[in-house]
Amino acid sequence: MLEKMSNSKSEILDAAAQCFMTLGVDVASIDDIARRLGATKGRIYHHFSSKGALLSAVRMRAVMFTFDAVLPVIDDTKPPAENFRNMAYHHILALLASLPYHKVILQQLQGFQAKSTTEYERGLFSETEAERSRYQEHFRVVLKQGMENGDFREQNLSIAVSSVLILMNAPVSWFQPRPEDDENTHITIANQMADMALSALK
Amino acid sequence: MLEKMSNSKSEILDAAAQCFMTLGVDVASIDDIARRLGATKGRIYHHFSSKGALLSAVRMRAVMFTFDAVLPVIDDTKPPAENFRNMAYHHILALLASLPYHKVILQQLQGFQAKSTTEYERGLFSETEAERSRYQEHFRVVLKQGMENGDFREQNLSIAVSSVLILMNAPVSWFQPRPEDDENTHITIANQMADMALSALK
DNA sequence: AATCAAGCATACTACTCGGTATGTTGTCAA
DNA sequence: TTGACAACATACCGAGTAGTATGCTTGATT
Repeated sequence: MLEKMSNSKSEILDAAAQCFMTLGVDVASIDDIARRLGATKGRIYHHFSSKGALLSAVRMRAVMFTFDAVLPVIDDTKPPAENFRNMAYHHILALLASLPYHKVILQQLQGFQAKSTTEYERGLFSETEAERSRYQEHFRVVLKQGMENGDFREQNLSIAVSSVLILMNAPVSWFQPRPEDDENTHITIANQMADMALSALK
Repeated sequence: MLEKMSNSKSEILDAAAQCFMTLGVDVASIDDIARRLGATKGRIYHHFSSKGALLSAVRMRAVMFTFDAVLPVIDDTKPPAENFRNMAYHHILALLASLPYHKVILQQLQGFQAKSTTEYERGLFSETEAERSRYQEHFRVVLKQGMENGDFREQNLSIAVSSVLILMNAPVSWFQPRPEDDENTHITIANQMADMALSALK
C-alpha cells in the first residue's frame, strides 16, 4: 500500500493538486500541470497512465494524509467525547497542512459521475472511495459509543457522521494561507473547529 | 430583480441545474442540456448569451430559493437562539426542495477561477457572489447578537458563520431523494440538522 | 392577406484537450 | 565501447465543444 514513490512522481502530484485546486479538476489540463512543472506532457504520461489515474493518486494521497494523522491518536479507552475531540483536532491540523489535496477531494464530494471513464479508472476511483469509507468508519464508531454512553445526543447516526465530517472539513472552503500565519494559526483554527464539532454532537 | 421569466426559460434552468449537478459544471455541455430538453442548442442560445450566463442564472436562482424561504421568518424580537433555529430550519427545507440548484452552487464554492472568462461573465458571477454575501449577512447578525447576549459561545465570528453555513448545507452532499420519501422526510432532516447547527454554536 | 418577429433547428467553424507514437539524452552495467 | 533502459521532449491526431450564421415555422398584428 505504501509503495515507494520517486521524487519526480511526488512533484507531479503536488503540481497536479495545485492545478486541480485553482482551476478545478475538469478545467485543469495536463498541459497546465506540465507547465507548472516547467516540463511537458511527456513527463506526466511517463509516470501516470491517464489523467484519471493522476487524479486518483492525488485523491488517495489526500486520504492518507488524514489517515496517518488520526489513526495514532485514536484511543478507545478514553471517554468517547475526549477521544473524538482528539481525532477531530488532528484531522483538521492535517487538512491545513495539505490544503490543495483536500480541496481536490471536496470538489468531487458531490459525486457526479464522469462522462466516459474506462472500467480501469472507475476501479481506481472506487478504491479511493473505499479508503474514504474506512476512514469515516473510525468516526462512526466513536459517535456510536458516545451516543450509547450519553456523551452525545441521540440522533440518526449516518446523518451525524456525514454532517460532522463536512463540518470538520469546512476550513478547506474558507481558509486562505497567508504569508504571516505560522504554526499557531493552524492550532487556533483546529481548536475552534474541534470545539465546534464536539458541541455539535452534544 | 424578480424579472418575469418565460416558461421555456425556466425549463431550461431546471434542465441545466440537473445536468450541472449530475455531470459537473465543466463537463456538462450545452448539447447535453439541450438533449435533456429534447431540443437543440438553438433554443438555449436564444435565451442565454453564453454558458456562463446560463450558469449564473442557475446560481442566482439557487440563492433566491433560500432567500425567499428565510427572509420572512427572521424576527429580531425573538431571542437569537430561537431566531437562528427558525432560520436554519427553513433554510434546510428550501435546500431539500430545490436540490439540483444548490448542488451547482456548492460545487463551485471552492472558488477556483475559470480560465478565460470574459469581463461580462465575471460581472455576472460576482453579482451572484454579492447576493450570497447579502444572504450570509443575516446569519452573521444573528450569531453576533447571540454571542453578545450569551445564547452562543464566544468564538471568531467569521469562522463561525462560514462553518455553520457549510454545516447547514451538508444535506446537499449526502441526501439522495427516493420515491418513497414525502414531506415528513424533509421535515425530519431539517429538524435534526437545525438542532445540530444550533448546538454547534452553544 | 401580407408582414414580421419570436422561438426555435440545422450546419458549420475555430479551437482545445486527452492521448499516442516517436525521437532524444543521460546513465550504467557488461 | 556499446547496448539498453529510464526519463523525459516533440509532434501529431481525433474527438468533442462553445459559439455563430442562417434557415424555418408559427402565431400575432396591421
